[in-house]
Amino acid sequence: MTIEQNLVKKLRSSNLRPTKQRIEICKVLFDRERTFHFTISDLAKILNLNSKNKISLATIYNTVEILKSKGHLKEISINSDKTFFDTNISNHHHFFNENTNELTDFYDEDISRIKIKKNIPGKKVKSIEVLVKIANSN
Amino acid sequence: MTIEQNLVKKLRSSNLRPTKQRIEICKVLFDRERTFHFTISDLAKILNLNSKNKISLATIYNTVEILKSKGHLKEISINSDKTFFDTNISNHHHFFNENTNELTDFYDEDISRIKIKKNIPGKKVKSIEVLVKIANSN
DNA sequence: TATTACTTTATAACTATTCTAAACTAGTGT
DNA sequence: ACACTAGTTTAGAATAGTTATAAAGTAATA
Ligand SMILES: [Mn+2]
Ligand SMILES: [Mn+2]
Ligand SMILES: [Zn+2]
Ligand SMILES: [Zn+2]
Repeated sequence: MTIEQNLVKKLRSSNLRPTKQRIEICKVLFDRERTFHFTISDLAKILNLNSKNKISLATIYNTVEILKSKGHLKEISINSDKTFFDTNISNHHHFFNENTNELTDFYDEDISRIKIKKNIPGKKVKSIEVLVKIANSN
Repeated sequence: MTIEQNLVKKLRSSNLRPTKQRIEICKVLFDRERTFHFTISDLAKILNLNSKNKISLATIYNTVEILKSKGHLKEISINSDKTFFDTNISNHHHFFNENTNELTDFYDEDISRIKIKKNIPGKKVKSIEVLVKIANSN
């Protein structure tokens, strides 16, 4: 099955019509080896380079929002200026490079087991995520 | 020493003139038992209730920003809509209540020791913070 | 092909935040 | 007390990210 067929399947399975704009966007998001962390402006920049016929900013916002709502993207808040999105929708941890503003994933196997000792009666834990801020050593 | 004298000292030690606006704001921020987590609109609301002579929104933004730059406040990103600030400037962890949007602190003693096993050559770790999202059990 | 629901788009609206520049005030020296 | 200066406050304008609107276009379905 081609990449494109896969993306069409992904869209259809979420009741989204596989329009050419959505396929373009999904190629950028999901046709890659590693997790992709991006802001809307990152994504718009990439799309406007690669694609011949430009996709409107409104569509980019719409599509990212709908992909998030269907569970294909996750929103990450690191920084108050711009929202990050993540193609890795699992519960996981991040390095944030303060020099480059880049996010990198790491997983439970890369960190000691986390156990919260504090009691929170009447509440349930939805997620536990670690943010490690890093910077160049030099 | 009165609360007010303390705040004046705090401001002066950061080369900030203890104006009546700043003292009003600092009372709200620092004259309390526990850590205060707030957004600018939270703070503005509180100030406009308590204070007879209103403080302009520009001054509230200015003051929070300058207190942050002097190391008396810390900025926290949880949510892309609004920036949170924290009177607890130490490296620490948070519960975020998804029902109420409230932040609560917890500390190293409330969590198992965190050890990052992943190598990040050429980088130094600036902070390691855990965010636990919680919600009502019901 | 006709019908309908969904999608894209340009653009307006909205909201949090920052900037501007004029009026005001606190500190300092006389 | 008065004058001077640097720092502060303020209203309002500007900016930037994001969301809403509504008209034109397109995909699915019969
Ligand atoms: Mn900020
Ligand atoms: Mn959002
Ligand atoms: Zn990630
Ligand atoms: Zn805190």
